[in-house]
Amino acid sequence: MSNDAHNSRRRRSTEQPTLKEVADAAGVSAITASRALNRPDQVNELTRARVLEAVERLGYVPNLVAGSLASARSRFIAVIVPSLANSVFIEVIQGLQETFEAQGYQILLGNTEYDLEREYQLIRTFLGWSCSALITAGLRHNEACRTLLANCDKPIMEVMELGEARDLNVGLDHTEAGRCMARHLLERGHRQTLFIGARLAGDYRAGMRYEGHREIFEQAGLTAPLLELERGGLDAGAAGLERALAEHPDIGAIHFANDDLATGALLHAQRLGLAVPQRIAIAGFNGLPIGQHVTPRLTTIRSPRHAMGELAATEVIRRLEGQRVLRRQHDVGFELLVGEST
Amino acid sequence: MSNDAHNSRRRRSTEQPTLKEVADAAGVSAITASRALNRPDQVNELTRARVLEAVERLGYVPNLVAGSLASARSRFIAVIVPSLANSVFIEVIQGLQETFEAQGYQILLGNTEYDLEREYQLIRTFLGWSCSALITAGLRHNEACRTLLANCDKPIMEVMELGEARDLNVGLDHTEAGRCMARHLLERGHRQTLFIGARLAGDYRAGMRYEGHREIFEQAGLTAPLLELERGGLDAGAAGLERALAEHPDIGAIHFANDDLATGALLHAQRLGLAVPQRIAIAGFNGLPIGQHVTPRLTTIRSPRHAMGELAATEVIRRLEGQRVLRRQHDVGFELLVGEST
DNA sequence: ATCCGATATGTTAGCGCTATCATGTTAGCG
DNA sequence: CGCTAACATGATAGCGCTAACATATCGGAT
Repeated sequence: MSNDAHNSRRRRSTEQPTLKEVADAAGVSAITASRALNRPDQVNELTRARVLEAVERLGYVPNLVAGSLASARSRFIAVIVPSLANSVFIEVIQGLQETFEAQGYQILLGNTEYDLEREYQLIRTFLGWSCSALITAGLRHNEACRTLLANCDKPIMEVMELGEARDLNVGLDHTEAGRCMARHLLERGHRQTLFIGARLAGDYRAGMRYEGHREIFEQAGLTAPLLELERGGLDAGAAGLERALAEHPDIGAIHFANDDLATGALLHAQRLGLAVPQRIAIAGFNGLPIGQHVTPRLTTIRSPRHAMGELAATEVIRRLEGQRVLRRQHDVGFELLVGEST
Repeated sequence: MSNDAHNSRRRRSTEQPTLKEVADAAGVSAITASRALNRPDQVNELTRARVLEAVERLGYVPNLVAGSLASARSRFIAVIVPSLANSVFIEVIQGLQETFEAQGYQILLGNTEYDLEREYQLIRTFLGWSCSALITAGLRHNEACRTLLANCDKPIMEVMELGEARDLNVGLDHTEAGRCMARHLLERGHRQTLFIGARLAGDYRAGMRYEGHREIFEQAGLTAPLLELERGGLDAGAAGLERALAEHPDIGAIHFANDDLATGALLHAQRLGLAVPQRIAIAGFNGLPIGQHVTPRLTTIRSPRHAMGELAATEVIRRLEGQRVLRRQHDVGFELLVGEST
């Protein structure tokens, strides 16, 4: 009852073969098998072949959890976005994913739903997975989160907007984008304009664009009223147009916070028989394909979202591989697309 | 030189406090601290409070890698999709994510880019992370992948389409959806129709819809030609319309494989001054919002993508928590949305 | 007084892998 | 022919946590 007690403690988790078993099958030690798989150039070619053969034969799947614990490194990259419903973030994620996956990193995706407390919890969890780097959409975090990030020695990349980043930063200047569109509207002779956004507390970057917009109009001695909607999307854009016409009957142009709203409004204007841009001009932001397929084409601002993800990933990888990053901060810029809707 | 040799082996990975340190600070053993965090009801309330206080004070972040290794369980759910560019998968992922995140599971997202070999590699990697369950979009896998899945005792959920699943299955019948739209077109009096899809080798579900479409038309003694495009998207839809008119001048209706193509074609028809549906009828698939905002509204088939994700996640969670799944297979169905485009 | 089960906590031994140091073994050189 | 550097492999000791078993305490039933 006592001399095989140590045996009763056994708790092999699965029936999966372990590295030790592969090593035995190949007639080498565990560490050699490990090297054959992870540092092929440190092992004799024939030995490696024997190990790989054993791996194949036994159907060995490396236990990455154990490997990460032993090496205190995982190839996880934490990516935290405020929403998946917005195609803008999806495109950035795509750019990140392609680049990271090609280098053998795995993305851990977190969705805060615009909740900063949730962001804190996600970051804690991801740090618990000893991720190699952290990428967050945006520069705004709560107190707890900032503390966590400050005490963290991993690369931290903040994307989407430009500003005082903790570490690395790839984005664009949203205030300037707002100014850019406002100047365009002024040039086109629009004096009575309205900015329409949705849930600006969460989508504070849209709020920044509004600030830019307002700045330009106020400099021109004009007012820049704001209409905030409860929801986003095409329906909301249509509803926003109706509210705008009802509440601001003299308005000549609407600067929407994004192309979804703008496209919804534009298509609704067609249904209502309102001439765009003669009766009402419409502008958006993002440069989504749909905006360039409607008639009249939507005037909007295109941001290089996919490229933003790629660039962010590339810089993080440079840092992780010990190379110098090219720049701590990258302004990816934006492009005014002038359609016929203004 | 020899009696502190054991000390030189030290290799604390980070400066992060460990559970042991938290336990010491709280005056309990490591296991009690572990229980205080993971099984609160097994620990005296006062003890737990002391542990939590120590956690807070030291800024302890649990090492989930170590926890997973020790318990041979991670709260990872592997989710494998063929593309992120397609909003359809995004919506399913959203449904999955909301449901899993609420239960404390973390999604590991893999993107195969329609490459089955890549799918195999991803599944291997995810198994290496001892994920709790595997969710794949689709029922088609390569040989190696099927072997891996067959030898895997974790819940496996195959989503999107209905068929002979290995384990769990939530989806809809794409062939039937193709038939449904074909019947609708016939009812509307369209005899000369064309099916247009993009990259059908990858998007084989669109191929299944075409099969359903063809079946109905051939039963009616009509032909059902197919036009395959190199790319998807709005542009491709517009180009597809032009090709259809050039190559099949007598065609009266086009059944597009999805709403992106269909909407691109519909908006292009407007630009060309072609009356929809009088000159050419247009139908799609997916039921995207944009299709319901154009004039005429697009006739399409709506699939409950978000609900599909939720349901799949719910069933997997039931399985993981030892409850009986409600059904091994769920047909989430679809809904014909009749717009004015047909 | 004794035994029992419920509750609370502790001791020990891993989970499967890799960092670190140690040990051969061979080639290259004066 | 010995010495060194480069290469190849191995033994050992963890990484930080939790499963499994062990122990202690206590109120209540016997």
